[in-house]
Amino acid sequence: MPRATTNADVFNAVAEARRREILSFLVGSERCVGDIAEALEMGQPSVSKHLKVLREVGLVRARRDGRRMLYSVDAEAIRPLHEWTETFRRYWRHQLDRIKDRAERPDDRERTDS
Amino acid sequence: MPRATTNADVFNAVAEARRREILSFLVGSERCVGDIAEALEMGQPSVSKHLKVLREVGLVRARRDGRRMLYSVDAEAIRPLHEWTETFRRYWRHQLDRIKDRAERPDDRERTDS
DNA sequence: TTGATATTTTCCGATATGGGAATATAATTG
DNA sequence: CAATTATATTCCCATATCGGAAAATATCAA
Repeated sequence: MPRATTNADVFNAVAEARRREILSFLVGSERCVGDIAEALEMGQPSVSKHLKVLREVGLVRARRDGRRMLYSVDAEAIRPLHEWTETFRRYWRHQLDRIKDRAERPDDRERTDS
Repeated sequence: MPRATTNADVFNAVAEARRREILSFLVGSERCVGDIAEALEMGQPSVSKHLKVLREVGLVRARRDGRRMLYSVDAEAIRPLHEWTETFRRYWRHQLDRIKDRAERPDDRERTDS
């Protein structure tokens, strides 16, 4: 048996750096395939295929607008991932202490940019 | 080229369901390879290889104890993942505000399932 | 050293994957 | 309908990956 799960779940969908780029580019707005391809410098078929994967796991939504398809993030689908990481949070939390309190405030949140 | 980055980063390491199982099993305690293999019903070489991947991205630490190797989670390494999901957090919070609108209809979201 | 136990590594086969090129489909316009 | 634009899908190839079996290490004990 090869790769056990394939990318049929959010974890796998997000494992691909290109797909994370697409999600980041998409967040908060609706974009068509061509704009994504241009902005991220990917081939159009490649973008289409990535979007398909993202759509299959519910990370993006698609809506037709004339000849174009407009894609947007369905952030709700990221929650399972977030919650999975939360499981481990208390184990790193002692190193953060106060930061956690500020973390709830959007303006002075720490930046990691990784 | 297949998966662009290979599993040289946390996202890829965690994309594998087996590795997530290992991390969950490991959280908060130290376990040797054999115990992991037995508890999760995996082949022992398979576990070793997964642990290697996890170790290479810093998700686990290894310590020798006699003939055994004891593995433990380094939760700190999960933070990048956590923080990445945080980027999207306000968008699902935003959606939560509206969830009551859809509350009556369990599923009116488009499904593509192709 | 020899033997037993624990783990890692190597080799292998089956399969999944991403990207590009080409092709197909869809929607709009004339 | 034909032409154009925007996306999706198919085909092909190179490569990564998982798992199992077998072999290689490592550690301890007698």
